[in-house]
Amino acid sequence: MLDIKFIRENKDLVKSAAKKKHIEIDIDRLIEVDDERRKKIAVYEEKKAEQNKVSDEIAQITDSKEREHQISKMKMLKEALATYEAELKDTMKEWQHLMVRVPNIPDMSVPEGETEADNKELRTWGDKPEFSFEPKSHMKLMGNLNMVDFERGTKIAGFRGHVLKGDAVSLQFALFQFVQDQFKEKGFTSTIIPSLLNKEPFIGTGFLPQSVEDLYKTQDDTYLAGTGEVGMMGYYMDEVLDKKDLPIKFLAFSPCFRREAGSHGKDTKGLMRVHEFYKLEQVIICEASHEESVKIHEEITENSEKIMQALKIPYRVVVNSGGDLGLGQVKKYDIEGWVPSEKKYRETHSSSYFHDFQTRRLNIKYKDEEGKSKFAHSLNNTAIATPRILIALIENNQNEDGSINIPEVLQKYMGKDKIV
RNA sequence: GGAGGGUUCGCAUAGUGGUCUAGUGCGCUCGCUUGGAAAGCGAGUAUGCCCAAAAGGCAUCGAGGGUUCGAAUCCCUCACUCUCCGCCA
Repeated sequence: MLDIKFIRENKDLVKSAAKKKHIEIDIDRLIEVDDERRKKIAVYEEKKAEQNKVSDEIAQITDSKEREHQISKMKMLKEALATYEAELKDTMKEWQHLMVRVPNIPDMSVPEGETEADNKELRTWGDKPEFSFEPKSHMKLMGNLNMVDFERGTKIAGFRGHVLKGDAVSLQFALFQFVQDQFKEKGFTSTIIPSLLNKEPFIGTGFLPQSVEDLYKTQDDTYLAGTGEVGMMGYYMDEVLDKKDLPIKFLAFSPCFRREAGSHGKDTKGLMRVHEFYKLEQVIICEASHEESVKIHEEITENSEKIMQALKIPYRVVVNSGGDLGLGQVKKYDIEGWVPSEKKYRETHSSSYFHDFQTRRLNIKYKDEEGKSKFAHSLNNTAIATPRILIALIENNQNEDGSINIPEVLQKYMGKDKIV
């Protein structure tokens, strides 16, 4: 959420931000509603002040006739007050409806564009492997090595269902163990964060109301999170933090659930796009400074690049175009791992910063040196997400005989150097 | 699942319809005092919003609704929490 004062003072900037993000929002209407809201607050509070004043006076009156007279007068005021209150409520409702839909301002450096096709490549790392044979897909490789069962997966879980087996399970646990160990040294606090959560953290992080179609909802009015970011950011909801504790760095493990409502025809085969997966997510809360956000954004992106490098997966980093940004994101980098069978880079990590967009909604503040409270800044990036990472990992490390070389850094966790 | 308690200013507690402008203790800040400190004494000690600002006002006693001229206080719903019972791992 943006500050309404900021929106009023920077109307054109907010409008162009919405345009750049390809988001429909009527800012002029919002300002109209805000004018109404302010007027109604003023009227309501004035009447309320009168009521408070006279009520105090009534308590002092000893003459019963005079008392009755004042009370009957106050009954009239009370009725009028109820009307003002109802009107204010209506205006507030529309005001809030609009406010939660106003997008954050994307950074100047975010390229124009409508979709991910307009993302701009920033850098690449690693040499794409040159195979002396036709490289197989992860589905074929894993199927042959009895690492996955899609048929029975769909039998029990439906579309996009899968069952990881044997060495795929070991590989997944090895990855989580390895990545967790990497982050311990960087001052991150590891958590296992719930995915089954109340509405508030979803609204706070910007997933509601926008992405309601992508969320699974329960009969208890809770939702399943598609990322650990939701619970991890909710962790400090309605709290005032100490500036000296910033930045706070979390490495949050969680199962992730996504309906993929908007991508029905996409990636229907294999492990690319599944409804249920696991992820270690970097979540950062830092002081309210653009420079600090930018610095940490680069840092958490580099953290994940180091993981890709250690896993020997060729990748590129792209900066996402305006249309590919979420409501609250100021700027986003995707890391995309090379997938030999598709001869394409595919997203494995997503790194973004939000300024105070999320913390304002979540009411996460800290006190600065002067004792003034400020909304903190927030950022997040994938550390590792499986099973998707297995695609690039397995395909890039395949041999002609269908065996898979295990990257050196994972060997101690796997207890072997090759899956055969 | 059943029964019964609880949720008040950073912490602990008081408050059962209007002198609550939420008292008291502890903690914290500042001052007086002191060679210095402690004790003592005195003052202060939330957040958000409206208003260009100041002055002022409004809201907040777990959340939301209701009764009333007036609610921390009465009523309803909900959340969380504690104790006991039951069930289960």
